[in-house]
Amino acid sequence: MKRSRVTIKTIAEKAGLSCGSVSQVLANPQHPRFPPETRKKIIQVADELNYRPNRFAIGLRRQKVNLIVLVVPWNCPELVDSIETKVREVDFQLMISQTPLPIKGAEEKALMAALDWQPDGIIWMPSTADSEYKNIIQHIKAWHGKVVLLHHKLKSLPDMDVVRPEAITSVRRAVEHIASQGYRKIVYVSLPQIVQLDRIRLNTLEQTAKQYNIDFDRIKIDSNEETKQYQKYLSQITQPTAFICQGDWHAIEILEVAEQLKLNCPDEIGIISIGDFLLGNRIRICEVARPRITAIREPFNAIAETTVRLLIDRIVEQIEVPAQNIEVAEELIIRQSTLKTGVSR
Amino acid sequence: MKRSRVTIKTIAEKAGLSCGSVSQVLANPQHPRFPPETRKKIIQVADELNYRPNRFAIGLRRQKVNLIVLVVPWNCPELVDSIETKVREVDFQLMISQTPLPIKGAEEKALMAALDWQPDGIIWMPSTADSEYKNIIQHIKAWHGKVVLLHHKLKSLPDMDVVRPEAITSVRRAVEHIASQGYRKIVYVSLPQIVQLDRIRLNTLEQTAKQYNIDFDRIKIDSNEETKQYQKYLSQITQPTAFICQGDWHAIEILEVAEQLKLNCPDEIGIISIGDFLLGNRIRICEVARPRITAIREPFNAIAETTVRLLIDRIVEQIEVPAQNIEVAEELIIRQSTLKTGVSR
DNA sequence: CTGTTAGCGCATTCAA
DNA sequence: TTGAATGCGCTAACAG
Repeated sequence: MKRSRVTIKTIAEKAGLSCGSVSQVLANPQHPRFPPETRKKIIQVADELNYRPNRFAIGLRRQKVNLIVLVVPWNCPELVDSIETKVREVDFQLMISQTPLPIKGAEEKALMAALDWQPDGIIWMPSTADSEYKNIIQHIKAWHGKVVLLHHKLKSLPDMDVVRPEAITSVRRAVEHIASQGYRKIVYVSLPQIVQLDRIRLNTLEQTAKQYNIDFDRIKIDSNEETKQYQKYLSQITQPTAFICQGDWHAIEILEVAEQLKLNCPDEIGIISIGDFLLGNRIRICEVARPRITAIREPFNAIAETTVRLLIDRIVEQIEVPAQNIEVAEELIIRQSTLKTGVSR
Repeated sequence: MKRSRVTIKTIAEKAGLSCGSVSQVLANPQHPRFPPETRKKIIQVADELNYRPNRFAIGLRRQKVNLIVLVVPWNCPELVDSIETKVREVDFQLMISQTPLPIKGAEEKALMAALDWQPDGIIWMPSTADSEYKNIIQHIKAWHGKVVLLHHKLKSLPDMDVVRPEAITSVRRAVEHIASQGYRKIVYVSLPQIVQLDRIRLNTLEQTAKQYNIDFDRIKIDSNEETKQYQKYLSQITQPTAFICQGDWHAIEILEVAEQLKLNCPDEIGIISIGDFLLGNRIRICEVARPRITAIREPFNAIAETTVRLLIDRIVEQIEVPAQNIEVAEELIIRQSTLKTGVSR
C-alpha cells in the first residue's frame, strides 16, 4: 500500500473547497475571513488526514523556515542544553551541528550545510582562528541571515554580534587567590592554537602573575602526547605550582597524573579548571574529582539566554543595530584543589 | 545592497545556456553528455558566483534530501558523537534533536518536527513507554522513511528495527561479582517509569539475586527528592549492600551521599553504574570518582556503528528485509567501588 | 547531444 | 467570500 502524501489539495478535494481557501484557513484559523463553518470543516479534515505542511514547499515559497542552527566545535553539553531550552521557548526550530572530532574542514563543512538550510540565524562557536575559515567566510557574508558568534570574535567578520565570557576579572581573581595560597608559579594549560578569548586569558594571566611576582609558564597540549607531557612537566616541579587549565578535561588529567606521581594536590600543585561544565543537568566533573577542583565557571546558561534573545531580536525586528559585543561575567568557584592546608585565608 | 540569490538561472544566463543543462551538469559533472568545454564553463561560473543549490527546491522535487535525524531524550554525548562520526562517513546530513529536559510532550514535538524535514531515516531513542507516544505513532506509521529505535522496542511499532545493548549477560556477571565480594543485598536504582530495557535488567537482576541468595530491592528516583531519598535509604543500611544505578549520574550522587554519611564504599556499600559514558572523547566520570566506580559499560560506539549501517542499508537498498533486533554486548568494568578490601578474588 | 517544459506543495495575488 | 493563476528553484522527462 503506497499512500501518497496529504497536501492542501487533498484537503481541498475532500472538503469540496479550493486550495487557496484551505491554505488561508490553515495559516490563520482565527481570521473571520471565512465563515466559521468552513473553517471548522477544513481544520477537521486536515486533522483527520493527519495533514502536516510541507517544510520544503514553505521554505521555497517564503525563503525562511523559522530555523536556527547551532554550530559547536565539540560536544558541549551544558551550552547545547541551554540553547535548546531557550530556542524551544521562542518556537523556533533548532538544528544542532556538532563537529566533535577535529577533522580538518569539518567545521567549515558543517557551516556550509547549515547555510544550505537557509536558517534565520546561526549561532556559531568558532574553534580556531580566522585563517581556517577562508572559504566559508565569503559564503557567510553573502548570506542574508543573522549570525551570533560565541566566545570569539573573528577579524574577518567584524560586524557580527559576539557573546562571550568576561575573562579578565575572573582570571585576575584566580591569580589573586593563587597568590594568597602561596603558590610560586602559574602554568597555563591549553591547546597549541589559541583563539581570541584564550589570548585574553593568557595575557591577563601573564600580566597579573607578574604583578604578584609569581612565575609564569605555558604548556601547549598535543592531544596525543597529553599524559606524557603532564608526567614530564609535573616530575620537574620545584616549587608550589598552580595549573590553570583550559577546559575540565585537562584539569582532570593533570590531577590523575599528579596522583600517579604521588604529588600532593593542593599542597604541591594547585589546579584550576576553566569550564566547570554541568553534565546531565546535575553534575560537575570538577566536583566529582578528589580533591574537588577549583574552577572559573563559564556562564553557559547566561550566554545561551543572551545569545538566543539577541538573535531572535535581530531576526524579528529587522532594525539594523550595530554589532554588539556582550560580555557575561564568570564566577570563580574555589574548591579544595587550590586550598592549601595550613594557609590562613 | 540587496543581493539576490544565485540560482541555476543566474548561472544559465551568465553562461549562455539553459537551466536544464546547468542542472544536469552540476548534478553530474563527470557525465559525458555535455562537451567538456560546456561542463567546465558551467562549473566555473557556478564557482565564481558561489552557487549553492537550494535544499528546499531539491527536497520539494525529489521528496528526499539525504538527511538523517537523531532524536535522543537527553544529552548523551558519547552516543551523539559516535553517530555523528558514522553519519559523516556515509555523506548524509545529520540533524540532532535533543530534548534534555523531561518536558511533557517535548519528545513528541521533536519527532513531529523531525518528520517534517522528510528525512530518509530517523534514529530514535524513546525515553519512556508506548503510551506517551499515542499521537506521534500514527504519523510515524504513515510516513514512508525508515526508523531505527535505540535501546527500547515499542509495542506499537513492532516492525521497526531495534539496536540495543544485550543486558542479560552483563547483569548476571555483575550479580556474580557482587556475590563474590560478599554483599548481601542488591538495590536497583532508576527512575520511576521504566522502559523495556530497564525491565529486562530489573527482571534479570531480581532473578539472579535470588539464585545467589541475595536480597533484592529497588529505589525509584524522584528527581526532586533525589539526595533526600538516598540519605534516607543509606542511613538505614544494615548489611553490605550493592547499588546498581541506571546511569552514571545516580551512581555519582549515591557516592556523594555515602561520603557525607561516612559510609565506606566499597566496604559497606558497593556501587555499580550502568552507563560509563565517555565524555569529551576522553574521560569517564566513573573513573574520575573516588573510589572509581564499577560499571556496566553501554557500548555506544558499537551501537552507533550498527545503527547507522543498518539505517543506511535500509535507505539505499529498498529491499524489504524483516525488522531486525540487534543486540550489542555490554562489558562489565570492575573498579574499586565494588572491590571490598580483604576479599580474596 | 541539447534545450524546453511540467510540476513538486505552498502562499499570494487578483479576478470573479 | 471564494477560486484560479502564478512562481519559488530545481529536476526529470521529453522534444528537438
